[in-house]
Amino acid sequence: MEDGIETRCEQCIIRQFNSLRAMSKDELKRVSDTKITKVLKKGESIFQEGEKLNGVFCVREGISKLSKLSPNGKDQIVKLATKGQVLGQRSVIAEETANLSAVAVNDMQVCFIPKEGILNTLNTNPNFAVEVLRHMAHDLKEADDVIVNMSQKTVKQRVAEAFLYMKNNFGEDNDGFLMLTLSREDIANVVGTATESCIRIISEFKKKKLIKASGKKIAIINEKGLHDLMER
Amino acid sequence: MEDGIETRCEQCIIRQFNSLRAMSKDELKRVSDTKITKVLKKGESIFQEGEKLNGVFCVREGISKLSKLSPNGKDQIVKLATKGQVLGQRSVIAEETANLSAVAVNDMQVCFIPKEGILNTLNTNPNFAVEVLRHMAHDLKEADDVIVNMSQKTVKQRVAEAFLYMKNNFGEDNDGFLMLTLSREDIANVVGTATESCIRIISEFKKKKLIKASGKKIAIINEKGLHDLMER
DNA sequence: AATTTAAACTGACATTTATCATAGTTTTCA
DNA sequence: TGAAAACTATGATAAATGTCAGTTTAAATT
Repeated sequence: MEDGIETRCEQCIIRQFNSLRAMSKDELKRVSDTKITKVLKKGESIFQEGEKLNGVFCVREGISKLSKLSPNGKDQIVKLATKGQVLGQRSVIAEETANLSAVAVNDMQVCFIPKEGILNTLNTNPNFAVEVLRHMAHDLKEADDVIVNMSQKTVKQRVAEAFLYMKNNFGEDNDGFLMLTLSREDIANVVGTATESCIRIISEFKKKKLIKASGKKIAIINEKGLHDLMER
Repeated sequence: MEDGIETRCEQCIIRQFNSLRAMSKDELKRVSDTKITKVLKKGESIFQEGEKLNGVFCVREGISKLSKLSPNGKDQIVKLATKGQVLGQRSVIAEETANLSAVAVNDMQVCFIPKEGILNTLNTNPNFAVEVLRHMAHDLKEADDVIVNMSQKTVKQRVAEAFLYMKNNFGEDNDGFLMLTLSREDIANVVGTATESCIRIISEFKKKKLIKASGKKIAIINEKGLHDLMER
């Protein structure tokens, strides 16, 4: 059982850094030997912005929101991380305090990997470093795209995009409902708008049969409609 | 003379990658030996989004805007790059086409560094890779911060911030005018708003004696005022 | 099950921002 | 230099979005 966890944790690292061949067996073992598994309840925080991180966190189960508090008191969700993704590597690599807070959106399991192992491998294994670099280059592209969306698209377009994003990245269950269930407030914080505005747009989408809702769960009925709306 | 240019080009690489010790003399020489210097007039493009890049560009003189066209036809300026900064490294590292377009804001000189040299050093010299990684981690943090600003601040706050950014990153001349002179349209595209809205806010700032203008040139008169406004 | 609490929703209204039209101003260049 | 083009500016108006107040619904707790 514990062995199963170990294996899955190694998988995290492998997948995230896309470096099956980049990290040697020894290095991989050394890293995953030192990890600690942690269980979090919905709403609990993994780390807070401004905090000094002693390692990275690998998501084994559940979903985490990465957000930053704006001076006006609102929380902007910058990213959602799911199984297999690593949190905090940017801060560890730059040797800076965390720029974002990580909070559990639902019940989670994460494993902790001390920074020494990561930094060590980084400095001695160029292939590993290049794989991490490639991964970060991809994140940077995504961030640039989000900047363009935030500044050039309407709230309605961004809400439509958020639902499509949720479908593509977290999937849907057998009944067609989105696997990822967020509160209206969280959706608003992803989109960068007021909760009420977000609710109004969701109501409008329901009226137009673009989506349907059953309690908190949301299903996309007309994907093409949402897509067209997103691109205007 | 040509030697002066060579030296300065090496400086670009050193500064950008912050890797004086990370790249050996040999590696550095090999990279800068292969470079080609290019002169661009204001408005000319270095590369376009979607283009495949065969190397990176190092800014020797002038300033470049990095922007992306949104589906609604507007250009969002994501970054401004000045002397010593490198363009296109994200695309080269990720081996993807360019995500942004790079256009000269004023007359420029750039030198071109073929990707082979970069990728080679990256794969063989872990210190260099880690320095590049650190640099990209920093860029990613900045991008996340821009996302929060774009979604949570008003246009007025963002215009104020843009002027402070221009002062801090490009400096001012002896008369206190910002060294970087942008058209109203470019400022609007940095801030992510309509040109008319941007002009109106600039007029308001002038009335409130936060800034003054002489033709296209702008000077910050009341920095604290702008700063307070930015943070609300 | 009843009570309490939190979340989702709706309406009215204020504010912000975009759009369109138009005029003045600067820059370009033939 | 003088005409054309591009840029800056301003008003009027429409559209988008935020805020406040209140209601309804769902969830949690005892």
